[in-house]
Amino acid sequence: MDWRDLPPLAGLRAFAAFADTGGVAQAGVALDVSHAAISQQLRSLEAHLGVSLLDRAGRTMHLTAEGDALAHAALQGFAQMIEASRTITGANDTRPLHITATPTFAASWLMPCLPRFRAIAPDVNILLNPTPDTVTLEPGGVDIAIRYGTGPWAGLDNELWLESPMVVVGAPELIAGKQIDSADDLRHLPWLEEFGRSEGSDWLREHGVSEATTAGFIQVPGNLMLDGARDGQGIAVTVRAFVEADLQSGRLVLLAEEEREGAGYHIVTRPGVQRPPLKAFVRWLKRILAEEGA
Amino acid sequence: MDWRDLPPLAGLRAFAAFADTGGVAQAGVALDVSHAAISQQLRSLEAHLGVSLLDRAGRTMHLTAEGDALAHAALQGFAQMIEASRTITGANDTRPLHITATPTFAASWLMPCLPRFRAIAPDVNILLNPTPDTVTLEPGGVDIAIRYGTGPWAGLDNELWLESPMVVVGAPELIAGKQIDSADDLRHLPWLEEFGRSEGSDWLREHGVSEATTAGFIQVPGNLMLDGARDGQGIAVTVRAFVEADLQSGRLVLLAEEEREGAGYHIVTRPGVQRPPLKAFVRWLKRILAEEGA
DNA sequence: CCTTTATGTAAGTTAGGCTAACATATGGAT
DNA sequence: ATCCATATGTTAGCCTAACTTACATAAAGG
Repeated sequence: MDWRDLPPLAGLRAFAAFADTGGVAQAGVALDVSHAAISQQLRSLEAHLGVSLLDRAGRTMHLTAEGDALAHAALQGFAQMIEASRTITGANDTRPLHITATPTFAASWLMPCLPRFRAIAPDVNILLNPTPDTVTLEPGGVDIAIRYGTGPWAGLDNELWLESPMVVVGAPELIAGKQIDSADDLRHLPWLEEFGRSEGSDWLREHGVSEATTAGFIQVPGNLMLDGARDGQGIAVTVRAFVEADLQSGRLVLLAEEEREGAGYHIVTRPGVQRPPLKAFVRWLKRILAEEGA
Repeated sequence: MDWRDLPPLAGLRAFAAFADTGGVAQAGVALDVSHAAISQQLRSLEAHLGVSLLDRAGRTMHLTAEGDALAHAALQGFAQMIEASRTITGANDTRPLHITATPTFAASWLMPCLPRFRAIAPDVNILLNPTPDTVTLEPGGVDIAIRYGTGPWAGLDNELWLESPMVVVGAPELIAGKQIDSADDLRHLPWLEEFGRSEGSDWLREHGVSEATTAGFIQVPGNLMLDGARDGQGIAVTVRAFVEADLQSGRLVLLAEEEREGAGYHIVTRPGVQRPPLKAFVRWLKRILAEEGA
């Protein structure tokens, strides 16, 4: 593209505004500048191009044939740019805030806490997508994912939000009378695992125990896994933060803990400045955590 | 059109140049600014829009999905403006200079004098259109008309070039022995008139003589009318400037003269700045007249 | 003929856009 | 692992493009 043939853009904009509105003063209003600025820009543009764009016979100016041709092109061009800007900024984007997280997190923490967010942001509609899948974040799609891991994720921004190790827990009555010294001692017990996830079987494998030799895996929806663990239906691997109260009350027993640098729940978003509902939600996530830590 | 949604144009241009060229430094070369200017404009545009347009992972930057959408719109918009500018400025317009005048003027004055213009402007091609019609002037069509009259003509610029009255003339031998006191005395004589024009019949009508009662009208091509008048083949109405020498030498006799304010040959052009070959021709017309007046 | 409206002009102000100089990070070659 | 080339980023300062203000000019309506 030969940019040298592009006229001065301030002049083109003034000219297009004049063509759009029909008058020098009205163009000034449209662009929020004085009519004198418009007048000067029009003269300057004509001088630059060496072409008469305007017919100045009479009190009001009109476009010449060349002026009409240029105005048409400029107006179309600017309209395209305005529309594209509106689309990418989501200036009129009223889509619900699209949040994704694992079902366990959604059930254990997010759903119970959402009313507190809605109390401060009643106009924000939310689309909560509990899924064990690692969902990609795309414009017009998912706005934010709350993911467990160590990050980072390619092409995304992430910020450690809730640092918490993974733990292996079981109900006291499930392990009563049993000597638990190693992972191998746990393979005779039933295991609960979130449907679609593999933290439990991953942990066993990492500790030398084949899934095939355990007493059995019961895969359940995320919202039922911790309730099942509390009821003594099986051993579970989960984020310590969700069972901290259970551990302290003795309702669950800590069997193992995996501490890794940076492991925890991350706020994962696409790069760049965020539309207002997303900004509000991220601010709330951070604040609510600070309040609960106090 | 809501101009408030149009991003800063310098930023949009830098961004479009980046998208077009693939790099910050190349965009600087394309716009003839430093890479630093591009970098700053890109940052500023993203801040203004509150959207990430660029993926900065790695050494070279790439467009995000939103950036690609905006770049597409911006590039199309600027391309339209560039193309329209090229069209109206005739930036690559090598059309011959299109001149129109009556055949009488063309034959009597313009053709004999053109070599003097070509001597000073050898690169200018000329399209000379001798026509008795009043031709409209349009972009891409006729550049200049040399017209007799008092002007002005609607929607056109005109400048009085050669002020000269209309005169009625005849050869001495044509009117020898005849008493010429009024127009009526001329109706027994033959009349020469330029094909497609009506100065002769107009003049007679204006002086109460019906065309039907004259001895006859001979319509000839413009280049032959004055030669015919000199040969005594008929009475002619013409611009005095063309027969001044004949009148002084006695080859033609002045029978009547119509003096009107501003009557003469006018340089008639379309409004606005003129492309260079036209400018050169207009300057030459004025200069040659000044030289001949001296 | 007077008043209103639309655009034009000139002088002065200001901030946007740029340059220059240097910094930082990435990636390839050794 | 280190060095060098390449690509982009940042900061301070300069300058002129773009604007404002104030007034001028011309056209058109009453």
